[in-house]
Amino acid sequence: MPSPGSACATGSSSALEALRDLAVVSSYNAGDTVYYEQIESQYCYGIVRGAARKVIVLSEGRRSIVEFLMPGDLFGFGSSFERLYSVEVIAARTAIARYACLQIDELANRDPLVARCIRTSVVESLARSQWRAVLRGAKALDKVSAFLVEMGERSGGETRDEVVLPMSRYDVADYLGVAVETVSRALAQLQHRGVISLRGPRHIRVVSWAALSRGANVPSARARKPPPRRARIAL
Amino acid sequence: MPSPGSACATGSSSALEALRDLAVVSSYNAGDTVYYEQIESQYCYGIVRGAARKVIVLSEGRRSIVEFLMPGDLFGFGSSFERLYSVEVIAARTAIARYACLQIDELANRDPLVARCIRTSVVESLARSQWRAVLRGAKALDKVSAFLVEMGERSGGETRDEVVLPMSRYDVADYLGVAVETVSRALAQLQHRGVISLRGPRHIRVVSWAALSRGANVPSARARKPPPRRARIAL
DNA sequence: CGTATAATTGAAGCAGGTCAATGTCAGTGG
DNA sequence: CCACTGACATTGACCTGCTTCAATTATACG
Repeated sequence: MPSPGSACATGSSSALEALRDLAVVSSYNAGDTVYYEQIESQYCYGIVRGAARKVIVLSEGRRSIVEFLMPGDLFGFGSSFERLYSVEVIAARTAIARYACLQIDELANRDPLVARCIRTSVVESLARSQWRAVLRGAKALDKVSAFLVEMGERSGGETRDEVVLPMSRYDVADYLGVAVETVSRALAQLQHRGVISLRGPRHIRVVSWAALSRGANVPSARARKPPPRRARIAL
Repeated sequence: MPSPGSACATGSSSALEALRDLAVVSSYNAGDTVYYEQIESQYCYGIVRGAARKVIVLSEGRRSIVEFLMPGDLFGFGSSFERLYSVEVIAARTAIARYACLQIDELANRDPLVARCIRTSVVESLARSQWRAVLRGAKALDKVSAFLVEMGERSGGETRDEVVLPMSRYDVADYLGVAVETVSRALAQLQHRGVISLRGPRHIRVVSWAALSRGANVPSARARKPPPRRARIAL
């Protein structure tokens, strides 16, 4: 299947401009909640700048982070399950666009290009989610390695070797399904092995992407051709 | 957001009939491979009858099952990651429809209803995948409980209390990211607690769905309003 | 500058992985 | 018809890696 999406990045279509016109962009600070679980809503959203986490708190008190949302990601636009989760802003000065679902839907029905953009965004989200499913069975060190690789790809943009994590260790732990201490120890061990270098708690210098990917058991295809970069809607 | 998809089930649209006309349905036996990882392909697929597994084998030899595919599920139609996985048939007498991606894409561009059906299918797949992500941090017993609930919803159709698993314990283990022995022990314990009753290795009678769901930490919303049932394309 | 939160590190217990043995069943061939 | 084979399944015993608990240090923010 030919990689679509590139059409999304080039915002030259009049329809995509129409999409942009539908957006209401708001500013948030770290800790703000975009929406609470279970709340019915007619809106869907897209991250413009900053970062957020999609969160669920289970009956027993355990917290689980379903995904981190980065610039270009769409969310809140599907299925009844979707609203089981809360979305909370992580980074300061985060900008999030809000769309009316009905308008989006109507626009999608009118313009195949928009429909395709949404499809692409969801498919990518699915691909990421399924890839993480692969890591279910992995050891903690490999999970953390894989996480760093993912963050490098998503936030870094360029293949620079400095990865800045917008989220806390607790967030990472709840994302990977391990204890905070385990995350800490894994990072310490990676540093001890010379794979990474911690310049600060959330500022990581990757010495060897190869070693990271090896630990993450990243299949070669993914390691070589990293992302269908920013195939999501550019807002 | 209003639950779409019901439109998909009612195959009264001429466009959906056109979709059906694009399909080439083939028959498979257990163990057959629909496609191998890494193979480029211009086709996407839909399960008509039976069951399959989407599989990846990692460098270390560990095998991971990304998802089980049941009647109505679409697969193979997106993103370059998709083709990292193989799809293998589980059940005997499995029928799978094959579509040409380009034709599907063109049809989707022409008919918003078709586009929406695909979008819905992917969104549902995403919802399931993300829900499983929630189970990352759960204990083995809860994972198995959640698995049984999922299978009850997806294969059962009716809320009958007999769940027939089309897959082996090994498949379940690789799906949940635990050892085969752990799956076996969890099932034994559930039976010992009187929650289920094993009529045969793959034939489970559920005595108490409530107890199962409780163990699975299923949020009440999901427990009450189980599935946007069969919202996928009915072939 | 001081307090709350985040992060790291150590020590101990246990859930689940690993290894090994046994049981069950379907298919195959003598 | 029965022995043989190989895949699947269950159960027990042991051991490892992760969680948990606890204490200390670092970082961010008023």
